[in-house]
Amino acid sequence: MLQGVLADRDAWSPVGECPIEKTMSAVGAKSSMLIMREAYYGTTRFDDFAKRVGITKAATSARLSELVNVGLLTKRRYQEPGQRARDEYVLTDVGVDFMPVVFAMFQWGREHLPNNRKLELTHLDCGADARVEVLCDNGHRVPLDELGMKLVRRSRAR
Amino acid sequence: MLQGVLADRDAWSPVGECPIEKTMSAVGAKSSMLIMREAYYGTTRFDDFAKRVGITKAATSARLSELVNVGLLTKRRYQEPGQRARDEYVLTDVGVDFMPVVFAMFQWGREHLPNNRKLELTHLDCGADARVEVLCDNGHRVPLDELGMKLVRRSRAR
DNA sequence: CGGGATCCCTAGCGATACTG
DNA sequence: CAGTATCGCTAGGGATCCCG
Repeated sequence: MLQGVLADRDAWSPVGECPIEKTMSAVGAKSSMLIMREAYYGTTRFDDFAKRVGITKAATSARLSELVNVGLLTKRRYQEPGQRARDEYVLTDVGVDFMPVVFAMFQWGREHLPNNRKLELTHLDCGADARVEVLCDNGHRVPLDELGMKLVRRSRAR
Repeated sequence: MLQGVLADRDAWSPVGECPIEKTMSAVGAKSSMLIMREAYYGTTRFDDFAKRVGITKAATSARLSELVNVGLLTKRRYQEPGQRARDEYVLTDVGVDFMPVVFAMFQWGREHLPNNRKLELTHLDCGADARVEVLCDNGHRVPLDELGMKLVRRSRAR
């Protein structure tokens, strides 16, 4: 299983070229993941992040700055009538693209770690339960033992 | 987007009941993710993990023990003819279930972080490119802005 | 409300040396 | 080859206080 790509793996391991390693270095802090969870729930304000994630404001500040730098969130100035201007942190497209990471963790943890409360992902349009899977261009659900990797030559735009 | 579940969120945040937080606590170290990457490539031996992940043997030992405790890997004794018995670390079903986490990170990092080399996931059976997505029980690909959560009463077996 | 500054503790990790 | 033991560094993060 997956043995066929062993030769290619040496092309980027262990010298820091691996996207997984870079992702973990950039946003791999536990509180970063939890801040992103809150962002998906609609949280945008500094103190709300701090309270709901359960970390100090110092940590919140540090993590939010990192997430803005990496591009998952963006800082936006807003002004409520009669109030002074404040900052809020809103999801970017890059941040939305990060959802599979957070929800795959959510799904695995819910399934395989001891917990009492249960939450399910749902497709809001049709109401059915949903989960993270690997899908190929021909529309097949890819069992994880049929998954391979290949090197391609150059960067491709989205 | 996703605002409808705000009330439910307070049911498990921030008191450590969140599956994402538990997952990060259990296997959230960067080298744990890289060890899992190697496991998916077929690596099973101690020194191979250490070399290919690029960490010391002390760190390798600590991470492997954690991964075995959590159940992602299992320790197996083997014996090559003419050699003495050795240990190897092999993927469990729980470990295979963790693949979406690692590959979602792989996918996001490859897409959104600066890098030169490119790798693609492929469906080995049909050869088509593959990616991590959210899928509902009715077979719809769920756009991430149509994703919701709901609380369910009790644990369900797989 | 939205932070920044300071102090301190802990976990992840590298380096090195030693064991069977 | 497959580890264990020790040391020291650094980043994540809590606690507390202060500021506009």
